[in-house]
Amino acid sequence: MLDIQLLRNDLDGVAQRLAARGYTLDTTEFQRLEAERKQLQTRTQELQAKRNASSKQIGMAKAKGEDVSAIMAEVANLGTELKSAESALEALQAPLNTLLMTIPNLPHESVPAGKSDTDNVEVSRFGTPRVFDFEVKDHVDVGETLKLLDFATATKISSARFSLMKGGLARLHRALAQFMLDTHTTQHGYTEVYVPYLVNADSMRGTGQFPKFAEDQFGIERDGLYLIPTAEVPLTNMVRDEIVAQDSLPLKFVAHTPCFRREAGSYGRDTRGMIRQHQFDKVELVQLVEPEQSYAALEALTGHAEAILQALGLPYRKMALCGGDMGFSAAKTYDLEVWLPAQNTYREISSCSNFEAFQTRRMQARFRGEKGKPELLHSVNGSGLAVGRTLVAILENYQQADGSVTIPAVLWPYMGGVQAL
RNA sequence: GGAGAGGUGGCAGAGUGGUCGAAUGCGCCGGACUCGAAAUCCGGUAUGGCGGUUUCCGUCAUCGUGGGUUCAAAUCCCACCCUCUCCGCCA
Repeated sequence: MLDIQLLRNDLDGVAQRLAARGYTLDTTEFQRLEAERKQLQTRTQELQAKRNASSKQIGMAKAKGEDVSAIMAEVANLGTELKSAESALEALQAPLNTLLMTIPNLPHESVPAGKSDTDNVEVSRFGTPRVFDFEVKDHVDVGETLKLLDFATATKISSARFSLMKGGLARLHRALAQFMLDTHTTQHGYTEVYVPYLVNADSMRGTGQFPKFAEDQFGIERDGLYLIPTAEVPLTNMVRDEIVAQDSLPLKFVAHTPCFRREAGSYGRDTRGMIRQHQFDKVELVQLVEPEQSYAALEALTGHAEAILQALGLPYRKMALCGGDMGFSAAKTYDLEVWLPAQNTYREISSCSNFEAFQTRRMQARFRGEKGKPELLHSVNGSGLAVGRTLVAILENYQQADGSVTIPAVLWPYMGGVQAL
């Protein structure tokens, strides 16, 4: 959510910056709603003040045993007038709020211009894609040949876009998550957190999934709970409605969770394999920092995700997303894209973003600084990494001519010494 | 799932219709005393919105959440949520 003051004071400037990410702000509608709101709110509050004063008088008069019928008569009509003013204000505030909640974040000045992923800018590159002297298989063929990956059974048990892993592959999947968690907690200073996988609507609103992306979420209607699409939701909402002490900052949390997404609107995309699933595991990094620190934190956090790819020896590139390709809540995003030989291309494996105060304003997540007044925190997060896609990358990049897959050395301790599948 | 108790400021805790955004204590901030500190004393100390003559003033809202009754609700009524205790069940 943007600062409504900013919209009031510099509407055209905001509209211009939003245009950079391909969003057209209806300034006329906003101004109309705002003008009406101001008029209605002033009117309502005047009536409330009048009522409060009269009620107070009645109270004082009664205490002294005086006759109150004169004042009572005076306030008699106030009630209906006030009620209609209040309901009119409420009726107006709903669309204004919805509008406000559905306006995306302003892109940072360093964000490249552009409309789609083809306009993203490569920032850096690590590793060299391996040259194969045999025909590479994709991860589905690698895994199914080894009899360790079974989509047919997953579909029977559940439905499409679910997967089932067995034996060494299931263990490798677990090993990857363990390795990531250990690295972030021991090397990068994150606190490991175990979180609920079902969260309430307030939490979904806090991080920006609601109201705009409600149809992308799995929900349990009768309980009003929703499956998390990422651990970002529970981790960031830890500070919702909190005022944290400045000396506790920065807060750095890491969690390994399953993530659930409907993938609405992605019909036909990545239907084969584990790339796009309704359920996948992810290790998520979240930082809550002072505003001046958030861009440094974004750089650091992206580096923490890169460290995993480097340790696993997976070639990747770091992309600065252009305005048109960024997510709704982000002010700036780096995507890390891992090399997938079977697709002969780089695919997203981590997305690291600075949200500035966009999420924390919705959540009222603040800290008390030198000014004495509570100030909004900035939130930064990123995948460190998507476990399923990391597994895909290992199966494809480390496949051998005989159909086996060698395992990167850093994972051996987590594999009980097993060095190949 | 059954029975009971309860949700009030940073924390503890009073308040059962009227100058109550809310006593008191703790904590925190400032000051006095002191060579300094402790103790003591004095003062201050919620958040959000709106308006303005914008280091301040005015006003509105907020006592778990949402409705209702009333001129007036922390207080009364209804629904829901949550916490605690006991019983049952359970990984």
